[in-house]
Amino acid sequence: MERTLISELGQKVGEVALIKGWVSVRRDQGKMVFFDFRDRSSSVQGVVLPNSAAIEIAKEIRQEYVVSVEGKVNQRPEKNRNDKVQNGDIELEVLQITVLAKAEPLPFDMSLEGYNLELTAELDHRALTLRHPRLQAIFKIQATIIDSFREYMKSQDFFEFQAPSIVPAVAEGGAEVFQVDYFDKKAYLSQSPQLYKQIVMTAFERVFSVNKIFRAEPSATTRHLTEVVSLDAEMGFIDSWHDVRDMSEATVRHILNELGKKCAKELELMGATLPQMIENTPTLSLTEAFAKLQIPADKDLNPEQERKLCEVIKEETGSDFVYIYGYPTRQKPFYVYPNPEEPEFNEGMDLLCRGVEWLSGGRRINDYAQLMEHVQKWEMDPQKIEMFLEAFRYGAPPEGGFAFGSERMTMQILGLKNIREATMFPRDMNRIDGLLSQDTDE
RNA sequence: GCAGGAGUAGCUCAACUGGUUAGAGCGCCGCCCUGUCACGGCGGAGGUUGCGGGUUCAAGUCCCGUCUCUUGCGCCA
Repeated sequence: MERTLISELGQKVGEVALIKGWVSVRRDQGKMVFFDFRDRSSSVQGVVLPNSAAIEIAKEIRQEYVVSVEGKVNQRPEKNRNDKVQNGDIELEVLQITVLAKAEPLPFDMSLEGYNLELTAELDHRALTLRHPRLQAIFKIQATIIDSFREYMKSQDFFEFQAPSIVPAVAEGGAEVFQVDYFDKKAYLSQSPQLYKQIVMTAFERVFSVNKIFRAEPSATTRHLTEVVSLDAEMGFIDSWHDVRDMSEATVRHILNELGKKCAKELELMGATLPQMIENTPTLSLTEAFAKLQIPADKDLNPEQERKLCEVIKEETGSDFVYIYGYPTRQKPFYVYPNPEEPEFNEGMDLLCRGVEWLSGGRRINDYAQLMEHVQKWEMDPQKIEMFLEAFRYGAPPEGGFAFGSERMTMQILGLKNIREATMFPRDMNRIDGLLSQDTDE
């Protein structure tokens, strides 16, 4: 008999069907036994009646056993229906069960309501916790964010390319990088596809990439990881940084719309509401932001000020988002375009959502002479970025781009307290799958 | 890097100012249950209270050291 997905059982009432999946729970009533079976599509209750041939084996089966079940799909009697569970109107009357794999007793409570693990325990048991509906909802949402980003970029005629992870030298200042042994030489893990996406832009005009980036920041916070998925875009022939802002805004809007359409169940399970994006997202210069907070201007907002600003904006406009632009030029990387009117401020921008930075981007310098001027001022070695410089030496249009972290978006949308919850296999200072401090080797 | 908080059963947590044999829920094992809803009832096993020292008649509790986790700041996205 061919396997039927559990989500299809509703169409087979009265028929005998074969399902394959896991045992989420067994409810042993003595003479009869109830199960909740689940597969990738859904879950359903199975009932083993006293006279069933499967009753003996049913008693042996435990949580997370992998089984193949042959049974008759029945409409549940009115009094036994349950609107609160999936397929609560039907059940599978079990005729035969085959155990495909046994499972040891679980090291913690996997029940829907009972599941309550410390983050560190949740990560220690990632291989198992991934089976919980809550965790599956988180990663379904993350997958949808990444899909929607790709979708929107393609719809706007952006070309997808693969940025390299192994890079020759530290391109930008700022973030710390991981060094790797590269045969008898040294190489580094890429902290950003920035220079590569600008190079590819000069050939393909509009480009994007979805790739891993690596940061060696010694930051032990709730929003830092050493390995993250960066969603990057770069576009040529802009008139001003506003074009970049508008493109990034439309991208975020598309992602939010898709989440609303495709992940309604998951959002509900997580008790999450999508952030509100109004018609025109409020956009403030850094100077205006400090004025709004009624505090003296500084080189950047600290996390508390970012939260405060978002609260104020939310109250005034209803928007959960706010763009900040016009950072001190020397605070940002060499390629960021300085405002021609006031060169001490640049046309870099950040998008904040509910107090956390979602995205950064802005206009870049495309004029070769100006770029070289900045290379000197920033005391960079032109040799180390020769490939990048070559692209701009031979004609590059006015351009800009943006990037955001998929984990931070996931975390923010779901209101998760720690970015590790929004990462399937998080890497941080202390953990690569297991806690590094617990390694006894070396 | 700096500053707080915490470490007790497989998991989540109790244990008032130091005071019998360190408890509970879930899980596990055994028995019971013909309509349960990630059930229910009865019984049972399970602990070197992170580790090392100290104070005391007495330490999970107080002190010192150490390790680890965690939160905030800095750095950063």
